[in-house]
Amino acid sequence: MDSQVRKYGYARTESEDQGMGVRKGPWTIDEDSLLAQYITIHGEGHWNTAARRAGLNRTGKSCRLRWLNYLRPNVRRGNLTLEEQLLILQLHSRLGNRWSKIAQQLPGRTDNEIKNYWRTRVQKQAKQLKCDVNSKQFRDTMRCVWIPQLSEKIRAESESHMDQLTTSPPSYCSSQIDIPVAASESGSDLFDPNFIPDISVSSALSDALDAQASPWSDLTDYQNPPCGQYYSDSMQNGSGSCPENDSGSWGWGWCQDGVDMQAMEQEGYGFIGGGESLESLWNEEN
DNA sequence: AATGTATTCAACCGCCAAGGT
DNA sequence: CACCTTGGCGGTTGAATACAT
Repeated sequence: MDSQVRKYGYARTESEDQGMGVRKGPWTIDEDSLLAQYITIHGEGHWNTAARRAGLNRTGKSCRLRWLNYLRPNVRRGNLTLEEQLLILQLHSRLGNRWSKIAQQLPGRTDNEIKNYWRTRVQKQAKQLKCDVNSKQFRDTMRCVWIPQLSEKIRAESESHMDQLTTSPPSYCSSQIDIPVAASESGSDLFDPNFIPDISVSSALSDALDAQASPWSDLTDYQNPPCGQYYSDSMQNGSGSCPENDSGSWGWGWCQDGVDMQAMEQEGYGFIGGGESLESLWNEEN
């Protein structure tokens, strides 16, 4: 009995025991092996056929899901990096719950994983803040505060590493992080130069936010090295300003005219600065 | 140590679109 | 044109695990 079966406490469904229907529930190591062997030889696709010919008493859908989310080579497991989290926030602000599209920009990550992240982490934040995750209030905060602050955190971390490594550039800038080249090479509109965010911020807002204490300032337990290249490239190409620009916080480029941040605060946007709740968004696993 | 509660994430479900007959 | 099969996607569930009391 493998660990997965143990985890869920059962090895087969009632219907299977009765000799009818297909297996459901957790996959066994043997099933994984059968499916992986079959796909290695015959390739992906034709999932119903694969299920039958591999000797799996599973639906094609189940086989496909198991392959894509778990067995497929290059599936990245483990915690999402800060960069990945930032990218998810950015992409979600543009694409909404189109998890597969978002996942395409995060090599090795599955739509299921990203969806789970959003539901367990981001929606939790919204819930704690007592606002709907789809509300304008929450989206404004995401775009005008959280995303810029997270990117600033990444930038600051990058600079910190650069200071420490004076003899050569940090290796993570070119190799340790998977650069989602698909966004730029596939003609994706990920960073559409014509994209105009539906919210914006005034210069007064920028001043007000610049005056805020950074919620990251006392955070030192970063474990995920940053990589400014992708963000720099994509931002220069698109909607935001560059992380290296004069303002030092490219994310503000997403927020131009129109949002009265003081009014936001007065109207219950008291969480715009982030605070402990926001920190927990990306610090629980970092 | 025991119990209750919250969180995580693998897997399933239902719907839809595309393609074939 | 209608029907069927298949693949893909987003939403939801539920067991295991982590954490709090």
